[in-house]
Amino acid sequence: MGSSSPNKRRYHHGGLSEALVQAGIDILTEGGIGQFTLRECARRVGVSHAAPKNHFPTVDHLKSEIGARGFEQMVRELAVAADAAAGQSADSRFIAMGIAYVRFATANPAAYQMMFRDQQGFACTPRFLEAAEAAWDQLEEAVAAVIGLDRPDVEARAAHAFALVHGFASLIIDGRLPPDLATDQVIAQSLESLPDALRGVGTA
Amino acid sequence: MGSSSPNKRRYHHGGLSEALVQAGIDILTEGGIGQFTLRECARRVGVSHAAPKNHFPTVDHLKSEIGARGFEQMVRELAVAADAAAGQSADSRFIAMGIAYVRFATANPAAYQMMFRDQQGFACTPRFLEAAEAAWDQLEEAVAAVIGLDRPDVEARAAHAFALVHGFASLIIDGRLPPDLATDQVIAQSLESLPDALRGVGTA
DNA sequence: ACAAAATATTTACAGCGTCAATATTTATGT
DNA sequence: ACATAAATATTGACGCTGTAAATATTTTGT
Repeated sequence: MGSSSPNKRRYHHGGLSEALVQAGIDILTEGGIGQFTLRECARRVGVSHAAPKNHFPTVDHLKSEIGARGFEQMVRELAVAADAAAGQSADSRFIAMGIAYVRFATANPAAYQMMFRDQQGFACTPRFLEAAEAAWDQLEEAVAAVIGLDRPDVEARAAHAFALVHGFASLIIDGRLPPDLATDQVIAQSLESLPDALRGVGTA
Repeated sequence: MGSSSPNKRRYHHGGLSEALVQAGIDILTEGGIGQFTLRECARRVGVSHAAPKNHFPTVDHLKSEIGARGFEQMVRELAVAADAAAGQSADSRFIAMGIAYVRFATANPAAYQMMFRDQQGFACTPRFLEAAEAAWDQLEEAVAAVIGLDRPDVEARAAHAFALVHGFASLIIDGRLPPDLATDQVIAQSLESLPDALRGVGTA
């Protein structure tokens, strides 16, 4: 023992990669995506600007890792929202998750962007892929609970629900909805019709 | 007459700003957003790297102008799609527009990104604001045609529809839907339930 | 204790957006 | 027509970025 970082006390810094991820999240939280820089992350941690190379071959790998944490936290928050609505109907629980989804995205816009854009170079970390898939699984389960467990088109219906909440999240983050719009209300109202739509009421 | 550019034949280049916009669009079409650079635009047009400054104080202003062209073309394409479905029901026309929307976005992903992201510095050109508002008006009209012209909540319903198609567009552009998913079919199916949802069937 | 592996630093490079100073062309007023 | 002002383009520089190579330092394994 005796390093700067508490848990993993090995090598020079003792957990630089984790420290870089945390510094990146801090930068994103404080200054948004425009402030995010590999060199700034290194500066915050107190290492040279080339030190990150040993842990992340490219800045996109660091971004990917930050996106992974975003997915992990989002899954946690959605689970909490679902639990909080445990007593209610499946539809209500589903709607509560949708609201929590948009709430998470708008509360952590920079992290959300790391989860969905900005890495079309696709330097996806294994952890990112796992976390993203876990989020997708959570979505599919939620959809299945609403449309019935034996439906063959869960994937397609999940994509439908995904598009709606992701659309709201993206539009709000980018400020592309009318400023006078009561966003929360609009989202809640839009989500209300979603379970029926997913079930295909009136479509056979 | 006697300049390099055909129409506006004045000053040194004779329409540099328009040429820069076109060069930018070309770069985006060919190489995507990662290749887009103010200096590369200048290079293509054959002017020095600082020449654009006289027309666009900042690279974001050029991006904004490119986004404006994106909105303008999109409005045109949606109008064409609506006309092509002129004989059908209002719902069918609306769905056709939604499909055309996603089609435009996925066919011009880089332009679409210039329309919706990447300028949170908000160096919005007047032309951008006008074009974006025209697109919004088109959306509201389409929604009004489906839910009824005298509804007070057109804006909220338009946001609902907007979120759905924008969500699909964004997810496809960023490659965030399962690769095996029959996207076109999923979108068509999701859009089918949208008119009823907008009308608030079963919600009073 | 020693060799090997892992980790950090230093230095360098090319590219970027932006700015200031300068040059050149076009437009304008008389 | 000509001088002058305005508009437009060039050159060179600055600080920033991500990345790479060479070097130094620390930790690990035996």
